[in-house]
Amino acid sequence: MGVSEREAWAKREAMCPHRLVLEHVTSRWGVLVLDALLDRSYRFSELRRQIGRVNKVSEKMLAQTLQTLERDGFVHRDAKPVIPPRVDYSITPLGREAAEQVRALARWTDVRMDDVERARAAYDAARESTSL
Amino acid sequence: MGVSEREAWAKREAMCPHRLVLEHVTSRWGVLVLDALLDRSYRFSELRRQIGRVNKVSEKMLAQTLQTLERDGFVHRDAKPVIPPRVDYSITPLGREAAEQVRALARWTDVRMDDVERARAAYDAARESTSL
DNA sequence: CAGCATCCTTTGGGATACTG
DNA sequence: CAGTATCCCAAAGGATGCTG
Repeated sequence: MGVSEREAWAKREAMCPHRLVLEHVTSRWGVLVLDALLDRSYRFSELRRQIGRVNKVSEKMLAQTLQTLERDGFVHRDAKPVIPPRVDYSITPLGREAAEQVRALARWTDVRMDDVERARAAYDAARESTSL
Repeated sequence: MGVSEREAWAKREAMCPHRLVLEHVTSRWGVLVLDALLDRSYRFSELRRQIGRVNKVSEKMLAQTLQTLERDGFVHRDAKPVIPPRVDYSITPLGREAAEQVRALARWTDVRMDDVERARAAYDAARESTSL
């Protein structure tokens, strides 16, 4: 992660702590990790491939996301002392509560997508006519 | 907003459209705007002060957030043709559905904050002992 | 008052190379 | 395999100045 990164990140913890947790679970990769782990546990690379089927995630961001979620107590990390290394990630009971709400919100946006698209079309059309 | 900004933003619309909507409603300022408008409508500066009681938001970011949410059909903008200008922002029925879920998630993180703090303490303690 | 445009700093995040 | 460290670019976001 790097020392300067860790410092900057510690600084942000000062403000409104629960806002930060919200940002963790709704972050770009946090959403996808929680959603995947809601169904079953994954190994690191396996999880990366699973998520990558929709959105490519760099190894760095996946590691960072998993660490954040683990520290918050949403994800459990089980590193087996074998060669080659094997690490399994699973969701905790606390993480499950968060993941279910996030998934519900994600599903809602999917269901309401038509309404959103219509609203956008109306908005864009209105702007088009005034700017021309 | 600027032309280059608008282009970059249009580019991101290509991928997984509902993921983008999710990012809009869970964005740093989107959450706060929706939460505030859930209770009542606000004028621009009034909304800025209300949000600023917790987190300072720049005028630029507030305007940008409101535009995004308006375009998605979550927020209604009512600009009255008077001098000095007066613009009222309110939530739409669609926006209310989103806002309620976001607020529920925000409340959950608040309620579960103790568990998170404990998990963090345990995580940090474990790292402390191995690194020393 | 309610913005928009511009400049500038900070952060997010990808590519690459390296290690146990 | 499962990471860590480093470098670097792109995007987010704040400060300031200007306008109807």
